[in-house]
Amino acid sequence: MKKSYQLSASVEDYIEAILNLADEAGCARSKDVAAKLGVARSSVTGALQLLREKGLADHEPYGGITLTPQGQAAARAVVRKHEVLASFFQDVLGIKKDRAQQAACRAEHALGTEIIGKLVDFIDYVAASHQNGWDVAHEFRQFCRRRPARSKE
Amino acid sequence: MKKSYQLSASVEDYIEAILNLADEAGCARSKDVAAKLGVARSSVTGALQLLREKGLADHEPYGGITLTPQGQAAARAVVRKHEVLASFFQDVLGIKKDRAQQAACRAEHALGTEIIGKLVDFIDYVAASHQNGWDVAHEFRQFCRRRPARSKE
DNA sequence: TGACAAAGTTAGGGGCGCCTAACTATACTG
DNA sequence: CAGTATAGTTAGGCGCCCCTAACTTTGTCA
Repeated sequence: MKKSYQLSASVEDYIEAILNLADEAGCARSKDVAAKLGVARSSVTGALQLLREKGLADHEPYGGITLTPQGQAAARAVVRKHEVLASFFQDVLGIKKDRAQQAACRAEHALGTEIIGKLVDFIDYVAASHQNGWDVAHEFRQFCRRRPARSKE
Repeated sequence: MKKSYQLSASVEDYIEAILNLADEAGCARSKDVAAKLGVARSSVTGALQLLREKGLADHEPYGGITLTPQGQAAARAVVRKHEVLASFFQDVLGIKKDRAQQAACRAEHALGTEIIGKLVDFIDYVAASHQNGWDVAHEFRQFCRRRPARSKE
């Protein structure tokens, strides 16, 4: 029986940053987490305390930060949401890359696995349509060109 | 020059509830806002104070709640986001109505007008595809049937 | 009209998440 | 090894948003 913890957006941000840093730099340092999230170093210290209490991350004072298996799983789920959303915004809706990334960051905490799963399917469907000679994304872009856009953040 | 205030999710929830109640019942009462949002009555009092400071709503103590023109505009923007998202989740992705509504509630605060505008376009495109004899939503459902679903919240 | 119920408010408190300032531990360099 | 820069922590505080409990105002009805 696995408890599906409801993680706060903040906690999700932290574990996502830690996972990304670990992938990029091999090891996540508190300082870099602070820089990546744009928060004070002391905020990271506080968050790490919480992450340890939740069993998501380990770190001894002045040591490196490591995600527990549970923390890794949670982090990968967040990263996956982020990637799926960014891909949908960019590849299907035609949003510019950096804006798609930003929007994905904000939205990734709000959507559950059902919607994300469906979005994966949808992205795959759009990709498959491309190979069948009927490119949905392309058609949509054509469609947009024929009508005034409302876009603007 | 119109300042695009960054409203907190909480403030958006309140003005959305007030607008909905005003549309449904003709007049928004504090008690009903509390019930709709599932918060204590005193929380509504506090929120109303904030809404007045922000120029979004008026209400004299023990009186009815009314949105200012600015508040109405903000509320309608939130409602629109909600409706667009719910429609996309339900009509395009095929999510069940109540789950689509829930997800829209959670996501509506995270997405800006650019993405919402594109979603409107996309929904329209899907509808138009239907009339052209190539129903994207239907095709997608077929596509899903041919592969295992990952859905589950 | 007087009493009671319902609606609204005030007062006080708590959690979360962030900040700055000051302190401590570690690392680097001459 | 001293001395300084850097990383990390602690302490204290603030804003937001919620709560409960108690109080005030309003509405209703015999």
